[in-house]
Amino acid sequence: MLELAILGLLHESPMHGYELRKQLTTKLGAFRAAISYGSLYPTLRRLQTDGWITEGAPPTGMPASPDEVPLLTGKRGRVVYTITAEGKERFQELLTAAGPETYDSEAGFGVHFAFFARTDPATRLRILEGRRRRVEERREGMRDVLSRAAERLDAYTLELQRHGLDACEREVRWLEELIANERNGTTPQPPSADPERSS
Amino acid sequence: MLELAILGLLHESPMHGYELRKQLTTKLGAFRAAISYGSLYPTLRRLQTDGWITEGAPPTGMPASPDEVPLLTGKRGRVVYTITAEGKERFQELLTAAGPETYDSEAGFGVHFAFFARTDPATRLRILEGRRRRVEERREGMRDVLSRAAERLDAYTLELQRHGLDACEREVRWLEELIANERNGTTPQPPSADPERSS
DNA sequence: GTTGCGATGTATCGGGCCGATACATCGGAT
DNA sequence: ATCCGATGTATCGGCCCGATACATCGCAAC
Repeated sequence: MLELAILGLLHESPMHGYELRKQLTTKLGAFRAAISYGSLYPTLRRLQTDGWITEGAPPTGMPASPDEVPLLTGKRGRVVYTITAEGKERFQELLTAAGPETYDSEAGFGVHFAFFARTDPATRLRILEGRRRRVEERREGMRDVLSRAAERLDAYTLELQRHGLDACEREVRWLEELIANERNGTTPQPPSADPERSS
Repeated sequence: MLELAILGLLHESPMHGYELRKQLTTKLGAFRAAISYGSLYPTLRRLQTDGWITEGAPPTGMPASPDEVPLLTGKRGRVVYTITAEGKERFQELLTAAGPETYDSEAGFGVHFAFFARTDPATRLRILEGRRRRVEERREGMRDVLSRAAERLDAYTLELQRHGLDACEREVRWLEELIANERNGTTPQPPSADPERSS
């Protein structure tokens, strides 16, 4: 999960940990809150021993003059991570793997979705449909609770179920739209074809 | 988190692990997916060593005849957990504690909210407002991403942000309503003055 | 110039929770 | 009697988090 996200970001450009965390937080902020260093650094280490990434800038110049380091990416103490060729392969592999863990957790789905632009259409469709199925299951569960046990529960629990149900219905509709677009060959294209777009 | 949820459920009636899990899943299903046994049983053990719960039925009869056990709650092999007096105190303590971890995670908030009926009004308000602040922060972050970097991101990432933003705005509105109700002294009252109770 | 200090940045540690897995028991079908 | 799936308890390895500890840098006060 974190592995996929990190490889995806380093695929775009080399980065040090702090910057990585910042980008992760904004790019994936829609589904998960923030990435902790307590998971980031160990994962970076693991990726390194697995050979998917390396410390240090890529072979793009980099004269290695210890006191003439670039201002933004190589200061003393900073560790810049760069993806390797194997890492890029691994990234593609993870992108298309997309097992059940992809649909189950918000975070897993969010990460995969964030890299949809680099995922092949068949996999995109598979993930969207898998996700839809899970959310539909959750939705049905809540509907049952609301219809069958409405009188046993206190008003707060009831309201919680109602809110959750609403969120699920909304997500299903969102997914339906995305799936329809995928089937049309229309990529995502949300900004246009939208009735209201005042400013 | 799990501790609070378990104590809350056992506060209503003694249960064995399987049943506990089922109830947890339905009651908290709105915010978190399901509880794993891999976290349930260790937590039960911990609660036991801490003295908040005990194995075995409460002192309600229970003649301890080994082959005349009740049908639904004491079969051989089953372990029924019962909350202790100290456990009830602990439950109240956790209910009112409600630190930042309550607002930050979906799960944490969901659990606390699920027991709002047994939470005092001041704490309810504090939790709702804390949660609102967090969601607003997330919302602002996504707004920034959408307005400032709209052209740098691919359509999928953009769509993800848009969906996340929408969800945040919705949750804030929901929280506003709940807060207003709390301030009015109106409890939750979502079913809109439901005076009838037909079956 | 050196001393103090907040911001930047790297790293670890303990613990909670999860998914997978392994058993033990029960009830019913053959 | 015996097999087998449903019920139910329990553990293990691993991911991820929050808290915490350090180093270093820029800068301001003296």
